Amino acid sequence: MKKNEAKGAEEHTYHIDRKSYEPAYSQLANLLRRQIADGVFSPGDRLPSEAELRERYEVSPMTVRRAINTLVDQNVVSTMQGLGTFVRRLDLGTAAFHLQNVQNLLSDTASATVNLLDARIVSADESIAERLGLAVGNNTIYLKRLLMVDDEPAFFHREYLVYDPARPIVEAEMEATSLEGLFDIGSSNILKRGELTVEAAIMSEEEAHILQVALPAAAFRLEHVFFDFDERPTSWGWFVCRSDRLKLTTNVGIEPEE
Amino acid sequence: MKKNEAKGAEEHTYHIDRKSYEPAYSQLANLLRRQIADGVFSPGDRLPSEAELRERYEVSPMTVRRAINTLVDQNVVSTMQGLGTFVRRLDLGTAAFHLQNVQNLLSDTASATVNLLDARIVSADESIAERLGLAVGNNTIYLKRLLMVDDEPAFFHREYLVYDPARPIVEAEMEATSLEGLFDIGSSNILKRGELTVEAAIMSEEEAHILQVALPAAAFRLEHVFFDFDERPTSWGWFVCRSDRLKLTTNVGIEPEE
DNA sequence: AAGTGGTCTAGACCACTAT
DNA sequence: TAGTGGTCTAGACCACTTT
Repeated sequence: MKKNEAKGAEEHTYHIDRKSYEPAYSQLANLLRRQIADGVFSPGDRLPSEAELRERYEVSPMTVRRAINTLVDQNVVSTMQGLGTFVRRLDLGTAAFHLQNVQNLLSDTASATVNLLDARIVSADESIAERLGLAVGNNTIYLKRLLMVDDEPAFFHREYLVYDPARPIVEAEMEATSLEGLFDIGSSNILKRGELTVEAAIMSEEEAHILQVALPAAAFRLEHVFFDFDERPTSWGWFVCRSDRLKLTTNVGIEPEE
Repeated sequence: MKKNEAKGAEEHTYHIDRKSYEPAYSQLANLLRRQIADGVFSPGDRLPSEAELRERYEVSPMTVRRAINTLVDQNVVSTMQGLGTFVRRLDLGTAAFHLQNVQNLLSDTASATVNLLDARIVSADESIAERLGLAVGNNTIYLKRLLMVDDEPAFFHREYLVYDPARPIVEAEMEATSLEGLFDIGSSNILKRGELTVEAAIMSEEEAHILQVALPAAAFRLEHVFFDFDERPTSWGWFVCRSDRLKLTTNVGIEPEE
């Protein structure tokens, strides 16, 4: 059985190197994860107790605990007080899709540029007023941007900003014609938090035209509302992404190395 | 200025209650996050040093460190060795969408049921063979499931499983007609990890018919490949979700409480 | 009662950054 | 040199679970 071969062959390679630059807690976490990946411990199995691990690898209690906590954070094991630490089964529910991946993807292609297509004052209609907590007819700043990757349109962005002389102006927002500015939204330091939703949508005729795709076309729609430190909505907008230019990917379960 | 009012009024409410059931490190993390939310510390500001916090709140170094690490994990602050701990600015790149939210959503509606629409042996075509690491013509188990919520179709699932007498059979997979079975995929304990991708797509005619929506319709497509502990692909499949029944939501930035 | 994980202490030493 | 975060120790005490 392949599993047992691996178990026997590599049993003596699980150790902590105190001369390494990698911290002991990290080495221990990786070591345990590798043992699980190798089948030494299977889903449902109990790991050695913290006292055993402390003795076997000659580290202090806090170091063992930190290693275990790392594995808990990675959904590799779960702990039950009074019972022990157990290897988790594969579970789709632990999956998470990180926007950072998208950002890295775009940053890697050095050819990503942002064009400001439109910027003007518009009067809030009902939906804008509702999202931004304004009265209908109040002024807002409307921005429309197009992000190009490799000279091809990838996604575009619409945004409505509160326009109120009594509030600090979000000038940095209007100058956000760089990729960094689009993601590092709060460069003005007045925004506290945001609410995000992603949905699948059919592109409108205008969207398809700007992004140069044929209808009907599917798109990701990432909507955002940002709030300032007084909890007032300050920005409402959404990204529309060509589905052929964007895939969200992630892994779940036991990865060989982190 | 509203910010300063809050700052003055609540300054004396930031303290740690040693009689509380909430651990000190957690209280300290929440306390600091609340101060940031209240504007006591703004994005870019340096937090008090760990030595100061240790003295001010009368806790040990490890307790301070754990509180700080908690905030680092929550993307609230970032640390720089030799410099200090700084409040992070709002950053879209820190956002993550968790499938757990979807699972909870479906679990809450007690009326979610899974119907097995089809289950049979099919011969692997080129794309199936490639994904499952098989030769064209090898046998696979084909499953088709429909998940209903409130007596309405919400999404459906296709899956191809390796069918090989030499491998442990994934019997649990075939019996997965419960919601739990769909998400807690590895109930047979033979699956180690999975690769997931989400994309926006246009429904096929068959998909639209099964899910009872009019064409053209947008849909989330969640594709998965699962590997066993010998790193062999074992399951390839995908979920197709009605976009009006599924939205991925998340928050980013400084939340008032965790 | 024995064994488990969970919290916390009061330091030590190190690596890094600034002046 | 002084101050910062990063790691690690060697225990203590507690809460919980099983025998």
